[in-house]
Amino acid sequence: MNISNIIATMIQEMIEDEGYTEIQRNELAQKIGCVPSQINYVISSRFTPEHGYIVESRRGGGGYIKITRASIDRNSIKMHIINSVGISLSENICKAHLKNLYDNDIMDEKTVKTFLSALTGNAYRDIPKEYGDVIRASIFKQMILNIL
Amino acid sequence: MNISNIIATMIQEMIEDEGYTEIQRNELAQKIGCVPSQINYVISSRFTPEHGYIVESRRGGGGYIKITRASIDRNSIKMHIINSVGISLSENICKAHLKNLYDNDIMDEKTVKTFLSALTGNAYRDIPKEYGDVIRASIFKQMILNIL
DNA sequence: ATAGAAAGGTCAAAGAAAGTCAAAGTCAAA
DNA sequence: TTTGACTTTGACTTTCTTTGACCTTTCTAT
Repeated sequence: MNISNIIATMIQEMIEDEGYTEIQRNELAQKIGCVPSQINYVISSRFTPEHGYIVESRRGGGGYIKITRASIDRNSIKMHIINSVGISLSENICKAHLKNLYDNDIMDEKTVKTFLSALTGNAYRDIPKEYGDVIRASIFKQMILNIL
Repeated sequence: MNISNIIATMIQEMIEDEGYTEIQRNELAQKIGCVPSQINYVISSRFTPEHGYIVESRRGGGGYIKITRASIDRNSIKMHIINSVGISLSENICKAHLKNLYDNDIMDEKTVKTFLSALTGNAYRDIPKEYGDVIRASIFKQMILNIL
């Protein structure tokens, strides 16, 4: 068993109670006996949106990292979509996903409009395409997770 | 919990009643057990116009700091926000805008969550900050226009 | 008018967390 | 036995907070 797995298990246990946990990165690292940045590694490798988690944090005095499990009850469709989107997502593929969701009555018209506002348009054309598609993928997944 | 958060909470509670509060800086600092200038720090980091507050003060004998929650009319605040967002928008300023909209009953909780999903999180941290903040500004404005 | 007292204001340095990144290590599969 | 994915580590960065020395404005008593 490597340290990262141990950390991940600990965090999972902490989340169990309330569906979320707030940790002090340095404190936890010290307790476990690893460098603080390993906590980041564990979070970014195991508590991603793909895994169904939302992570928020704050630096400075009284800083913290908050990890929340997104409630799964609603459907695995979400996860399915998220997993089918890779690291990059073009505007057209994105629209295709949304059309699909709409056609299958998974997403209403207003929500589609919301998604389109955030995921298409000039915003993405003003920056290099390789960044645009990457950030679109990321935002799309985040939105699916939080809103759908 | 750090001291600044505690101070901020206290001030918020004081404002709750009448929509404003008038404090004596030194007295409050003494009561809390911090240096007076920390009150200024809290005010300038958490009670800014962006957060929806107006701050007035007076020096000298009988001096005071008055903090008022501003409730401005819906449409102009929308336009004001769009106009005040330039070509670039950091995550924190963005959150402040959303909090402001929420506090003024212009945006409901679900919509705030929608905006947050699209405008914060790792999506923006995976690309260079100069692009992230630019695209955030762009998407934010688009969403305000189309959704709000 | 004026001096001193009584506020509040500013700023920069030091401190406290968390974030990033790349180099080095591990280990199993091909 | 080489490769590639995953892990471990630590130096450096960024963000937010705390503190204190010094500044400016306003009031009040003379």
